[in-house]
Amino acid sequence: MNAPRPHLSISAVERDTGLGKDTLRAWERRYGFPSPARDDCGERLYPAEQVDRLRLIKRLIDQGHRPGRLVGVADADLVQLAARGTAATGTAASCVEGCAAPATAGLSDGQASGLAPLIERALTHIRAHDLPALQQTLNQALLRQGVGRFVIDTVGPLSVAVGEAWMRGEIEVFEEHLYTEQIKTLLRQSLSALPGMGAAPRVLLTTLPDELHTLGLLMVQSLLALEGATCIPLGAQTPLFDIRLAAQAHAADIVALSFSASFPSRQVAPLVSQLRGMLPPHVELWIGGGGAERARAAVAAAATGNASDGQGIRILPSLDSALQALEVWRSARG
Amino acid sequence: MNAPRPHLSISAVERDTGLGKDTLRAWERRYGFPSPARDDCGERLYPAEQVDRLRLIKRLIDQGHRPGRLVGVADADLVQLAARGTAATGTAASCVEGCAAPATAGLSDGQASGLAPLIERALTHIRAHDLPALQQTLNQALLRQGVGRFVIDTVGPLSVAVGEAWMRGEIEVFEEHLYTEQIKTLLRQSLSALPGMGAAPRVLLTTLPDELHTLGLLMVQSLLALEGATCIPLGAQTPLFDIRLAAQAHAADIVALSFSASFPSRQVAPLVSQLRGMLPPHVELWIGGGGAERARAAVAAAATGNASDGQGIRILPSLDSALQALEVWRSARG
DNA sequence: TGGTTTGTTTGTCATGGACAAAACAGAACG
DNA sequence: CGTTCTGTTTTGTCCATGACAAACAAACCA
Repeated sequence: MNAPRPHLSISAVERDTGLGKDTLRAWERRYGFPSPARDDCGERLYPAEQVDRLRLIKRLIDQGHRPGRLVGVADADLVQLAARGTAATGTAASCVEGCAAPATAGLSDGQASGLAPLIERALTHIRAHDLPALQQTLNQALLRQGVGRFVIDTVGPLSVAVGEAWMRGEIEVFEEHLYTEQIKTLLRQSLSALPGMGAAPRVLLTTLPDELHTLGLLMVQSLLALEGATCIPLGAQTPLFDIRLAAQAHAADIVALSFSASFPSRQVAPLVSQLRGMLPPHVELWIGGGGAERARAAVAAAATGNASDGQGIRILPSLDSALQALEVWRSARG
Repeated sequence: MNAPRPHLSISAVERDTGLGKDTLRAWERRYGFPSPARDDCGERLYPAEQVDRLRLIKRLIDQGHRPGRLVGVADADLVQLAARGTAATGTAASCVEGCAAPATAGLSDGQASGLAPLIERALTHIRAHDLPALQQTLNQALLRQGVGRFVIDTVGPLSVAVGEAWMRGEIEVFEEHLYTEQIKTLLRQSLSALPGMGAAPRVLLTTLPDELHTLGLLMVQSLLALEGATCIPLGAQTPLFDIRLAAQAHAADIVALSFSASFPSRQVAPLVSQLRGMLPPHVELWIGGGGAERARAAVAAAATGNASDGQGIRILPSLDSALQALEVWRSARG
């Protein structure tokens, strides 16, 4: 008994897909897709299936594909492409590390059933909407592995697996949402049990405006707090200028940002550079998340600008690397 | 030593103010404000002060003022206007209840120092960036008052007070962020300590795409969970269609949505109506938050459509009313 | 093989016109 | 005096088209 899925206006599609109005109109003009119907006033009405397709395409673009190549592809092939993982075409390979979460590197193949049994089990519970079972499974894993390993070996890969399952159409958005909420709750919970406050680097964690995903941030916070660092979480969407103010006010040693793969790619490097310029030189800038690699250009810019290498910007391609960075920081200072 | 605050592009302004590109251009055309400079390519560059003004104006509009009246007003008067609170002009009064948080009604004047001492103290700590003190104050209040009263009497009014202080320029965005994070942590923490699961209504909590504020949702969740209700939190930004799926999958009795004052007003009623139409009739729809009043039109529409009163849509103008709604629901059923 | 140059692709911005829904103001009416 | 009903203004959003710079791919040369 499927509801008849009504058509969407252009602004609704913008919300649901993350593709701007201008982009949607440009694609229509150039590629002939999407090809929305029109209402009485001549305004676009996008059929639901086209919106689904747009969502999928958006996700593929975030992985390094390009629109021109995708619009012509048949739906089936598109799904298959999505299942395969990150695009391997040309230079886009630079994005690979950024998209895959840390520990996944060990698992050669994301979609074969070679996943860790724990992750398999969690996925099953998610699909079955069995909240209690999911909670129990995760809680058990947390207790068995400890926070550190749990974050690195379980949460990371599981999040990737969920994302990939979504791409394959095996998991609905709301299931992903629910999973995310559960993990957040769990991490916050164990976080609040930590001794808290005190030691060495004071880390300010946040995302820039337009970036809503804070799960990665929370994972890093868990790891750092576990090592005794003092974390100051600002939540999502802190304007650049306020980050500078906050860093000053809280005497932060490090500002940690997270960029997801869906963050507008073009803006990453400029924004990071700008922020770098605004912060006091002794404050380090750590960049993580699926879109972190895109900040490479900013590192280069900062390097030339300061006549020194990678001056104060550090890209964290994995969760492990956050811990390494922490070690480095500590050994470099008192 | 203020940094020279660079100019912003139109998309940056859109992000920072919440005003759409089209709107920004339309205002410029019609009112002559903002009046951005242009770069070499003819693209708009907004000076920082104009962006500040835009932010303020946006907030005033969310409170019921109208752009045409505001653009001409001097900056000082604007701030004064902001400090005074909600617009009292004409019919806009209907918005009053929606913007003010529950318990504030008792406090006749938000800006006079007539605030509860507890709230005064918390505000002081926020302004001083004294995280430990803030945590301690809040924790103490939580323990003394219990979750229920803490949420209704402290968190609600305090959040309003923080918002108003921001309007008066007494509090920075990042301070508001930090405060919000702290409260969220606290609530989640006490939430995780609740027996959990089980009793009567199964409530699905989320916001629609474009609505990021989940604090209100968390407050309601705390209250409902305290009364034994089963809460299923989906976090923010669940697409309409997925809400329907989730409601089915989790056999929800109630779907609770939250709209902040900054949610695009025009969309509230249509969206709520649409969702109402998609959900099974026996599932109730509860609407809360600063922008909830705007859903009144949807209630009316649902009423005429169903030839029955307020069919299945309930607007919660305050936190208390959530508890009342719960009672009503329970006494109406088994 | 590695670096540079030359087309292409692609997102975003600008202009100017249009329109419908909402907000308002004022008249008419009970 | 308060309410309901109009006509008018305000306001956000949409449309079409054109333009351009940055990112990319591919051909090219050393």
